[in-house]
Amino acid sequence: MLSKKIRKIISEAIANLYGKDLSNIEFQVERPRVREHGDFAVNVAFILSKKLKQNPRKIGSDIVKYLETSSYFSKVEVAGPGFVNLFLSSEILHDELREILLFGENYAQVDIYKGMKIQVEFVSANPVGPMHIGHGRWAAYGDTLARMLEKSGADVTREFYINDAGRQMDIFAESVACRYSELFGEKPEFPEEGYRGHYIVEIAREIADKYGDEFMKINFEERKQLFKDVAYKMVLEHLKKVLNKMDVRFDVWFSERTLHESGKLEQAVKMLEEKGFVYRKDGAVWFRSTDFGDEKDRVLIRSNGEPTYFLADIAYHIDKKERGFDKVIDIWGADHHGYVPRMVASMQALGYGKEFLEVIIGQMVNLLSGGKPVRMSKRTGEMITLEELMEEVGKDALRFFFVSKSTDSTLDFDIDLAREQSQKNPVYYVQYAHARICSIIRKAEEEGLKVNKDEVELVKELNLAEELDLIYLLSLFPETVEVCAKTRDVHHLPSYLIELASNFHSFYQKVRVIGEDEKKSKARILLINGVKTVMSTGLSLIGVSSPERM
RNA sequence: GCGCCCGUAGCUCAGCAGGACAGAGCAUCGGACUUCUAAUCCGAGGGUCGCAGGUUCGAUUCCUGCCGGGCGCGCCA
Repeated sequence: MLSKKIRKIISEAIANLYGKDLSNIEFQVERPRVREHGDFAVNVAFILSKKLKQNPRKIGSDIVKYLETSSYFSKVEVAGPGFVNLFLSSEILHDELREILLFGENYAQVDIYKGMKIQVEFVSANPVGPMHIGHGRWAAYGDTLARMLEKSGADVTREFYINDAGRQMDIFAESVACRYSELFGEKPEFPEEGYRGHYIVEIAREIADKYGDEFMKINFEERKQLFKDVAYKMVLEHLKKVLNKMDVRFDVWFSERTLHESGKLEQAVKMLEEKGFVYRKDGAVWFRSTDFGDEKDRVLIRSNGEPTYFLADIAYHIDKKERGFDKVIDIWGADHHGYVPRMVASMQALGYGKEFLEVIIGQMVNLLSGGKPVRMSKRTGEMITLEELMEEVGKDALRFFFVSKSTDSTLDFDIDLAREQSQKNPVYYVQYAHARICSIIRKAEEEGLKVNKDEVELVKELNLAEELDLIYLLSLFPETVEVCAKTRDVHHLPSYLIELASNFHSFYQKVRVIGEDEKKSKARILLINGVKTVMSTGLSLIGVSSPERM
């Protein structure tokens, strides 16, 4: 990674100029906002000026003097109040392009999480109905984060927690049983809290199509019980189908029910009790989460003997720990953020390190239609499903859109705008750049212009500013991925890809790849191959395809 | 009332572990296709970075307070 190499060079310079004990001070190697300020800018003079009690400008120029002879840079200058601006030499950029061509899709493979077993749990939608747009955001985000963690060396498990126990499930089964009965002329009373969405009727009809009136032979109560399984499995299959269409695949589908059935809940209580954080009050069993900063203690087992969702969740996380993950990342919607302190408290009570559980809270998605909010309610059933949306705008546009914004911001999704803009979506801009490159390469091959493996040295022919700028931008790819993985702010990658596409389109306009000069042509083919590699690797990280033609 | 998130160009959003004149896409206006895909490019207009203080050589970025918006404060999940 270029910035790391530069960091090393600067540290060496400091060691030589000011002594070894100063060589490990913290400083920034950043990409300047303005092109004229170089490829990289270093703020080390400001940091040193405090320690050395010297003018930063003076320190800067001393460092510049030291670096001037380095073959890494074509120009080094001190600027402004004391920034050291570095301009990369073309040799270094040529080396970088060679590296890209050599490593291909592994160019951005970094090792910051090497050897780490990380679990990412996301979506985890209740299997009582179709997924909505909010789920889509977490599906896209979670899967992309997982891909980036993998690129960073981690061994990642994608997991979906199925809330197949508890009252929601009962209500759901009863709702379906009612609709099913109605299809055969019976009119049981529809439950007060039942799900009224049309999809319930569809599930009932699906069951009727598949099994006929078979379930009418048993009484309503038995029917209800049975549907907890039959209807639930249908929904689950449906969820999997939609997620598959989004290219989101889970390694583990974890059933909450299995925790209840295997006695894991009781075990969890016992474990917390042994640590001394459990007490009884008002007939209920409590966890003293206030010991860990929660605002109030929480119930584990209700006075009626029923466990809370919270207890099941603790048991679930104990199971995660026992499966040997070094880190588990839970992705939750903002409507659950109040739940974080108690969950974190339970992990601390159990003595799991602070690093073990990380909860990422993502803000909500507002669905708009023509600028006006659309309610998303399972109860009334008035909503646009994720599947419908994907059919409208396509998987690529959908995924790109979802991961392009910070998870800290609520996302306004205007369905009409999405329809209207789907052709102008930035994703096509990026994909078009890729398709264009493929087209040039095809054309070159038609004309018999092929670059052999031993001709990689021709990258030396690349000396135009447009060419070198493009390589410079390519060199920023690995650290972009690293930043995304580290900060969990995945949206930096789409921004980067748009910038790369923009630079390429601009390059395309100014510089002809296939031309008179064979060496230059070959060199440029190498260059655009580099762009193609980075672009398709980047797109694949967000689960978007790289079309060869458009 | 308390807690979390947000408030940047007409719209949707980047930038924020402090850094040098604030960016992109869309929209608007004006140019560029007999040449590797015009789903493209080049140019123009457009911003008191919610408001007020503070810390700093330097604040859109950090701190405090206020204003505005979203979400949450169950022996629900």
